[in-house]
Amino acid sequence: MEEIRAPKNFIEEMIEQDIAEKGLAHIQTRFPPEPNGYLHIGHAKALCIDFSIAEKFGGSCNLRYDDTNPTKEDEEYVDAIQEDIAWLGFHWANVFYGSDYFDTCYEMAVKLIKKGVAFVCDLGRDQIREYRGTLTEPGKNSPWRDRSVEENLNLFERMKNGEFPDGSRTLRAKIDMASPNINLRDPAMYRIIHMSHHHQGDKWCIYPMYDFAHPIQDAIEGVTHSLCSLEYEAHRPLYDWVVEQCEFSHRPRQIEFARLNLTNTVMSKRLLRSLVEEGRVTGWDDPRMPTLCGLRRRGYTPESIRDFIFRVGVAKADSTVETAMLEHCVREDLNAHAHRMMAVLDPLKVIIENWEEGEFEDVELEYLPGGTEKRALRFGRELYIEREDFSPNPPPKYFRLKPDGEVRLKGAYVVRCTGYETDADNNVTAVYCTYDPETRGGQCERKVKGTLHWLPVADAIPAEIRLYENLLLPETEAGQDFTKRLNPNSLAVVQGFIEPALAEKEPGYRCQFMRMGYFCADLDSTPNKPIYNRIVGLKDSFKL
RNA sequence: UGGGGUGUCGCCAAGUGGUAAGGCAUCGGACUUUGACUCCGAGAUUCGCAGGUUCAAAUCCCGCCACCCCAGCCA
Repeated sequence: MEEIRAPKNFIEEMIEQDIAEKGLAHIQTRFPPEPNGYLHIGHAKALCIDFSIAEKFGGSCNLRYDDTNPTKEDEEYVDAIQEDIAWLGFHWANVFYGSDYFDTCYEMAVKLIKKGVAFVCDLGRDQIREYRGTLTEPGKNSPWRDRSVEENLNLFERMKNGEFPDGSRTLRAKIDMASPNINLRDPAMYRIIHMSHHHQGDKWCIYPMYDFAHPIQDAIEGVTHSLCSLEYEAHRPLYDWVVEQCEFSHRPRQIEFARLNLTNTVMSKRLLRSLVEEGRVTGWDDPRMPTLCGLRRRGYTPESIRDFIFRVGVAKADSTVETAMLEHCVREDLNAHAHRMMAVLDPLKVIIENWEEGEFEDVELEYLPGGTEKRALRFGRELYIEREDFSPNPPPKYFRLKPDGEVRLKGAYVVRCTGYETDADNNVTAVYCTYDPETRGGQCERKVKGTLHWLPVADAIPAEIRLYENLLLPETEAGQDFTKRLNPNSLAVVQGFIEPALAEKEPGYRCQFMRMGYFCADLDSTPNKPIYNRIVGLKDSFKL
C-alpha cells in the first residue's frame, strides 16, 4: 500500500532548525518502551513518530527497553514488543537494554558525587516527602545533604555492595530544594532494590531512576532527539541537568508531544492488565483489546494503523481522537483489497418455487467489484438469506424483500416474493419466491432497488462469527467509573453460514461480507471450524 | 495556590502580521447487481474571552478565563 503523505509537524521543524544551526550530520531517535506490558495503539503513535522521523531525515531509530525498575518488568514482554513493532513495519537499527548501561550510570553517579552535586540521603520515604515541600511552599534541605565527598563515595559503594536494606538510603542530586519546579528539589537518582533483574540477574541491588538513566542512555547512544510525551515536559530541566553534569560531549535534545487518546478506549496499561487478570477478556490479544496484538487478531492491517497515526498528526494539545477515524482508515484499506464474500449471519430459508428440486446452476461472483477474478456459487431451489433482509410489514423505503416485492440475489436472479410462513409466535420461518429467468446476473437491464446476499442451503458451511463492539460504553452512559463503563455487549457470537470458497482460506484472510462489514479469519479457526472476527462494520450498513 | 504546558468547525489539525488548508464525522445530490464504495457539493464573517498596537491580527502587546501535567526511593 502506498504511504500516505507525511505531514510536516513541529518536531520536524525543530529538527530542521537543529540541523541548520548545529550542523547535525545524523539524526538518531529511539523508541523506549518499558517491558511491563504489551504495546497498544497509543504506543503506535510514539513508535510511528520515533521511527518515521528518523527515516525522514535519513537517520535511524533504536529500540531500547527502558528497564530500570525490576519490580515492574518482565522478559515476557520483550519478544512481544519486537513482534508488534515488526508487524507495524518498522525497522530498528539496534536493540538495546537500558540496563546494559548500568555500569556507566554507576560511574556517572560517582562522578556527580565527586563533583559535589550528588549525595547519599538517609531520609525515609515519608521524610523525603515532608522535606520536599509543596506546590506553593519551598522544601528544606536534607540533613544529609552536606556529607563529605568521601563519606558519600563510601556510602554509595556500600549501597551497591548490598550492605543496606531496601528503602534505607537513596542517592540524590543536589540541585535546589526551593526550586519552583518540584522535579528539581534534590530528586532521587538511585534507590536500593534487592531484587533480581529480568535482564541483569543479581548483578545489582541499586537501580537508577528514569530521570537519571534516560538522559545517560540517550547520550551514550548518540540520540540527537529524544521524543517523549507531554508529561515529561517538567522533567526536561532535569534531563538537561544530568547531561550537563555528566559532561557528555554529545547533547541529546528532548522534545515532547501529546499522547494519543481514543474515544471509547482504555489506554492505561494498569487497566488493560486488570482486564486480562480479571478474566474479562481472553488475554492481551483478545480482539477487543486496543493492544496491537489485539487489533492484529481482530484483523486490522498495519497499513491502516500507520495511516491513522499520520492522519492524527503531531501536536502539543491534549486531544481525544474519535474511533471513527481509525475505523475509516481500516475501511479504506480493506475496501481496496478485501474480497467480497457471501455469508449469512442469521439465516432465513427462501424457496424458489419455479426452480426444479435438485437442480443447480453455477453463478459467478467477482472477488472485487469490477475485478476479473471470480469463483462460482450454486444457485438452487433452497437458499438462505439474511433474516433482516425480509420484512412482512416493511416500513417506508424498505428496499429489501417484502411480500410481493422484488429484489436481486447478488450475482444471480431477480426474485419476487409470493408468500411466507410463520410459526405460532409469528416468526417468519420461510419465504416463497419465484425467479425471473430473464434476469440472469450480468445480462439484465432491469433495475431493482435492493440486492441481497444469499447462500445455497446445500452448500452453506456453518461458521462461528464474532461481532465486536467497543469494549467501553460512551462516557455519557456510565460516567467515570471504569467498571461500570465496560460494555456487556462487547462481543456477540453468532452461528452463521459461509460459502465454500471461504472455508478454505487461511487464518488472517480478510474479506467483506456483503452488507455486513469487514471480517477476518480468526487465528484459532481451522477449515473444519471457521471462525470470523468482524474488524469493523460497513458504514450505515444496517440503516433502513 | 508555585512551576510547566495547551486553547482554531462535533473530533483531530494546518496557519508564525496580509485577510481561516486538509482529514474524520455530519448534511445534500449523482452513480451503484453491497442502502457499501466512488463521485460532486454544503458548511468556522471567525480562531477561549476582553482590551490595545497596526492600513491590516488567529498570528504582536496587555488583562482575564478554562483545561492538562508535576509534591513516586514509577516510567
